[in-house]
Amino acid sequence: MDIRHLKYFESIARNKNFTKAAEELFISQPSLSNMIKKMEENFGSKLIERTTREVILTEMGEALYVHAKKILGLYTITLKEMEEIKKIGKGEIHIGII
Amino acid sequence: MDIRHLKYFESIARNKNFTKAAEELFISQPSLSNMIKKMEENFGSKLIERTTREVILTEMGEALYVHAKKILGLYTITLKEMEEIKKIGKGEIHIGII
DNA sequence: TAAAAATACTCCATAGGTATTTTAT
DNA sequence: ATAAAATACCTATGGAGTATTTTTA
Repeated sequence: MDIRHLKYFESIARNKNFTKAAEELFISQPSLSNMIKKMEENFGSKLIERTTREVILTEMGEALYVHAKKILGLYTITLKEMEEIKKIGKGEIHIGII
Repeated sequence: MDIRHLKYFESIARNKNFTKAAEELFISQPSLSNMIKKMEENFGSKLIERTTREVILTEMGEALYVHAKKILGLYTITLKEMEEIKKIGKGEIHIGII
């Protein structure tokens, strides 16, 4: 499972629409469709019920959505924190002398 | 970033040894070495200082380690919860009648 | 000098694309 | 009839492997 996949799923769940999500994510609709299909194969069950008018999360989909948001939040914080360290610390050990 | 990569990094950080981690993860030592190299390229800086005797995390590595553990924990919970739903709910809506 | 990590390749799986078809309202 | 998702196919990237070399305590 790639964190990118969680982003994809979150975008669909939020937009309730594959095409809109694909635009938001800057990937093609078929690629997004395939990604979700593969996620569903990996999890061994449907995450999303789709018709041409509606996109509805299954019970498992809802569970994943809740957790995906948390994981994505944590990952964003991680990146931000690492970026801070890169700017300030540059990965080196700093010994302060007053 | 794949969650698998966080697992790899976590294993190295915990074992303080690439070879041991590779064994634990059931992948080859060179593959693991390459994965970390690519992670470091993606983050744009070293995560681990390695000599033949020591594996030491950089400041960024330490930050990633802390967060990786949290994310991996969350992901494990996610999988467990989804497995529960699959067993019980089978993705369908259940209405209880007493 | 010996144990551990890095490098150099090879191979295959899969993420992503474009073109098109199917489906449901 | 139309808008949205699915399917079919192709390509390229990169994850994983084996064999080997480099490094440092």
